[in-house]
Amino acid sequence: MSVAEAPGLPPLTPRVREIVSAALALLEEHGAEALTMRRLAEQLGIRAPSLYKHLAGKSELETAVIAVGFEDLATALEGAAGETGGRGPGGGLARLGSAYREFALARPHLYRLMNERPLARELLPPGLEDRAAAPLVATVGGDPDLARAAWAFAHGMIMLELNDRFPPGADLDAAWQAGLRGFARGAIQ
Amino acid sequence: MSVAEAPGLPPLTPRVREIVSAALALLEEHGAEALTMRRLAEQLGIRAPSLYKHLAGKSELETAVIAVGFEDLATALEGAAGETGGRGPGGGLARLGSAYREFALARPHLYRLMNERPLARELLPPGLEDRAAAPLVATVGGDPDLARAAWAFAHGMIMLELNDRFPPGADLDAAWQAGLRGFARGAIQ
DNA sequence: GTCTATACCCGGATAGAC
DNA sequence: GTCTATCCGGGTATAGAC
Repeated sequence: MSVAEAPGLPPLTPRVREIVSAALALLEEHGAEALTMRRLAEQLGIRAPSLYKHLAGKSELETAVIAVGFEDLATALEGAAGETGGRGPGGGLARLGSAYREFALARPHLYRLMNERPLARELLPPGLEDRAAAPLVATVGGDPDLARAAWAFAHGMIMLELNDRFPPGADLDAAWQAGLRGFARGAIQ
Repeated sequence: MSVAEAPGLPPLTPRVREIVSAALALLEEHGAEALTMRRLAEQLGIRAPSLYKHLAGKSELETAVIAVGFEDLATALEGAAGETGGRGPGGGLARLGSAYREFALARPHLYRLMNERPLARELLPPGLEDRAAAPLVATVGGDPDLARAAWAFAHGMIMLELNDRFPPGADLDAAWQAGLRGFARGAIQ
């Protein structure tokens, strides 16, 4: 975990890093409902009011957690985009899609927190959102509309999977392939 | 509004219909957080405990609201699929996508409730989910994987729009077009 | 079928002592 | 920087009188 200092984030003292780290663990293990000031304090062996000596409140805490999420996501996608090889057209996009899906399924509560509310861009480290988006934009050849459509497809697949909204026998790998085929036609290989 | 009688739904007495109707209004006007037993009772001019004479609890109420949502959605999509005309390839899919998007944007809180949790299929009127899905499956030529991919694209676009997750200047109509182009290639026109 | 009263959870946040 | 005590709000649900 690493978080850059930023205007809307709490001052990153060592103790604050511990707190944010504990919050991330709590979120990932037990979901957003479990991320309360009381439970977080309990996890740290202190009382809830003590947290307010380090953080302005819960939303500041959430912003810090979200920033960590975007840094980890950006790193994962950059890694996938950097891989070489792959078999034929769509290879780059398929790898990127797999990396995105794996991130979301491995850390579903974090993924939800990152995407279920408006992004507080002014509070995040500058350039972080662009860093996370860059690999996809490059892979589809720089067309921002196509990149947004591909992102929406991936996000929709993930949310419907996480929410258990597909019918019981659905073949999700096949659906991913069917979707990516369409986007790959507009992409640089 | 009309709800079919079904195993997991409350008995549809006239009074229950009033309650479900009021719950739907509360949800659509003020969001999911506003749909509480207290506020619902207040809307109806009674006290919260009185609701439990009609309904087993809140989740039964939500199931009834969701059933109404799927009936309205199915009706809207059947209407869009039934329209004739349209200009060239992708016309059918584009009309269907527009109808789906319009439903979601017009009734965002209902749309969220319908999609943000596992579908309690066994509690809904039999065949209702299939009825809502049929127009899309038919439009993409009967391929269920392609239909799921197209659904995921639409759902992703809608959720990212509702959650205000696209960057400020994003051209969402252009993104819809870019996405639908890919799916239309596999569709019957 | 409605009421009052109530029990029981949960949450975020503050004041002021140490 | 931590504590205790407390305030405020919210929620689902039940018991028992009318």
